[in-house]
Amino acid sequence: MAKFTAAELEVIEILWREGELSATQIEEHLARPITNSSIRSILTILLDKGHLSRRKVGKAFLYKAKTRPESAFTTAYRRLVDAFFRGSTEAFLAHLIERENLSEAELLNLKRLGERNPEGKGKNKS
Amino acid sequence: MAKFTAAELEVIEILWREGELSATQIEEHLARPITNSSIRSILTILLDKGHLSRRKVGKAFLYKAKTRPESAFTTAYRRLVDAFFRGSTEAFLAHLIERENLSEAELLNLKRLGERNPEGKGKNKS
DNA sequence: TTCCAACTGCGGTATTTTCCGCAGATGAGA
DNA sequence: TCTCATCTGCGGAAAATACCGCAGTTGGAA
Repeated sequence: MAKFTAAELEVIEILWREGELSATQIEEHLARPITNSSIRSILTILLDKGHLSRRKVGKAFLYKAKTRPESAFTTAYRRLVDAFFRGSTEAFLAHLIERENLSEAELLNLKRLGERNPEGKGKNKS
Repeated sequence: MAKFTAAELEVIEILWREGELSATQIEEHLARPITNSSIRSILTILLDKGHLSRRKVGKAFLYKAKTRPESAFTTAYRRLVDAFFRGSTEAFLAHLIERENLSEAELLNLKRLGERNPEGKGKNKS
């Protein structure tokens, strides 16, 4: 069960997006400013937990996510549905549809979209 | 921005459901066993953060959620969509639809369900 | 009125999270 | 080869989290 703290998520999320980065590169991608030192601490934690792999290139390490976003997503998703919809996916979806004010056409379109592209997740670099 | 830790969420979620409870009553509603003392610590934290109000009835305090579940939901939801779908609600929905393997009929049904009952959340007290 | 279970405030501890600085290693260019 | 900016490992510290026990107060039944 892949569970991340806020800081961990900030970091690994970038790796999901970008693929393979050094601590310094991650620093550049971060929305919020964090010292390089701190980033490396977080990277070490993620490494220890087995969520990352890394390899040395030149004098720097490049880090890469080993844990896939799906796994973390499922955990976070379950938590959300459990907490706010008593575990009912239906209630959750109904709520979202209403919240986003989706028409029938838009809905069916989303469905087709999902079918066409069965990997709509954090990455898409072919 | 209403953000809760795991333990805090466990507690306030019960209050969203049940309305107004004492520490002891919360203890009874908890899935996981936590000492009454610990529950009170969490309640105090939530109180300090302004998420709860309380009033004395008899010798016990009754706690009530001040922060509404919608607010917390929105925060958690945004976090989820941002982290895993780059902020795209569409991508998120498409993914869910596929994940749950919903037919067109089921989808339209969900939409009707949402319209009929425009407060699909944890509570509904007018 | 006395007594007791129930409840509170307070203080405390272990763990996790978040963050940082420093000393030393290292690769690339002068 | 020497220099230096860059990167690392290590250690540590402050804050938040998650828990709990104890001494003392109190409402209400006997």
